[in-house]
Amino acid sequence: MPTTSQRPFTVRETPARILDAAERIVQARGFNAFSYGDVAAELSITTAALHYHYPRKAELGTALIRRYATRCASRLMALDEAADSTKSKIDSYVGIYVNAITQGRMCLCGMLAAEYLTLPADMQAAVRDYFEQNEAWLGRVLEHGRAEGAIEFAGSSGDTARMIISGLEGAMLLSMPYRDVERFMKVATRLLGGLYPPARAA
Amino acid sequence: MPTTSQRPFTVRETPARILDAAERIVQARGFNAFSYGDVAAELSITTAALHYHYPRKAELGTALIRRYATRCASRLMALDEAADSTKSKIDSYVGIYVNAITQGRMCLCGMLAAEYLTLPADMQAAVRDYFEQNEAWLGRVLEHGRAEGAIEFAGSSGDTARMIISGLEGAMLLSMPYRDVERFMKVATRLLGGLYPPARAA
DNA sequence: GTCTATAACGAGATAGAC
DNA sequence: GTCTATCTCGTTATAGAC
Repeated sequence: MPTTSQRPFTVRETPARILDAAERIVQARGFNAFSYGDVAAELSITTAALHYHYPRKAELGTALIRRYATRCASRLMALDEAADSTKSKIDSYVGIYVNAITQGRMCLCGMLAAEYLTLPADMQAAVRDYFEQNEAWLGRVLEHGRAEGAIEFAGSSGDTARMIISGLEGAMLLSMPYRDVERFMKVATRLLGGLYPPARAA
Repeated sequence: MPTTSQRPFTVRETPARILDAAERIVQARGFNAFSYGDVAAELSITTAALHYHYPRKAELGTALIRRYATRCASRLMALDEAADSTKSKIDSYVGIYVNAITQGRMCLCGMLAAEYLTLPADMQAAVRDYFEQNEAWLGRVLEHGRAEGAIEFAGSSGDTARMIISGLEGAMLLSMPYRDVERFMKVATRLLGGLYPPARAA
């Protein structure tokens, strides 16, 4: 490339850095308790600069959810392509939640679900998309696992996926007051325990 | 009583009316998205009058949780004294959640759990107390039900209670974007389904 | 693309009259 | 116990210089 200025690859990085900071803050404190000022302070930038990249808070919020959902979808696709066992896929899925809790955060969309009624319409739609995407993925994993005989459950895979996601999100919600990963793991293990039959007909 | 003014029994009602309005708003929108102005508008009163009863927002918040927890404890005690079956106690417990969802609200403390890191210390402590009280009650019901043979589950009753409460709170959380009671009921039924063995050894 | 400066508003909170 | 009036601060957002 020709003689451009220094840091040629970092020029367009600011939006990502903004979303990184915002994501952490919103997952820990919520969208309503989050301000441009928080992000500005963390990035040592002014709020005016933030408005250049995301003119309105609602736009920042929507971008936040979309990026989060896209990244999550990539991870889930990667799990699919690793072609691992059903159990290891489910364990990895739980691992995503554990990772957030370890850092004192909730799932971004779990947090936003609580604030749902206060969110602008675009953000609401993005939150719903996220959950539908998750339910669809987990539903497929469960369906496939049952067909294989690796797991068992009654009723539809979609309803079961919804139950598991509800349970994981709830365990995450209740882990906030305690910041206790063990607590979360215990609940998650019990929640998923029913999928693995206890060695039939010895 | 002597010749006092009219409405002798409504004089001390304002604090309760304030808490009623605040409770509804916080359950639907969260503590951070809630303001004195919201309550004032709903009661056709000024915010200055609110400050007379609850000088600081943190005090209003703490009173809110304490009253909520006390009322909840009364209901649970009433369930105990009704001396019903284990199943009917658990069903009634779920009914408390259903009632909130029907009105487009979450459990007050479920909502506050999401906002936990932004709450003043007194409110945080009150939220933890609420969950501990709930876990203790449900744990006792489960323990007793297992001893009776009415239900079955593996591991400790405390851990099982925690798993069920997590699941119900999570189902409630995810019901916010959908305002769908059926959705919640389906998840709750599945969550509790494991307690009731499918007619052993025909 | 980031800055300074500032507008415009809402929120929590207080003083003092009634 | 409630009101009017006011203060102070934080937050979102914009204008215009660099």
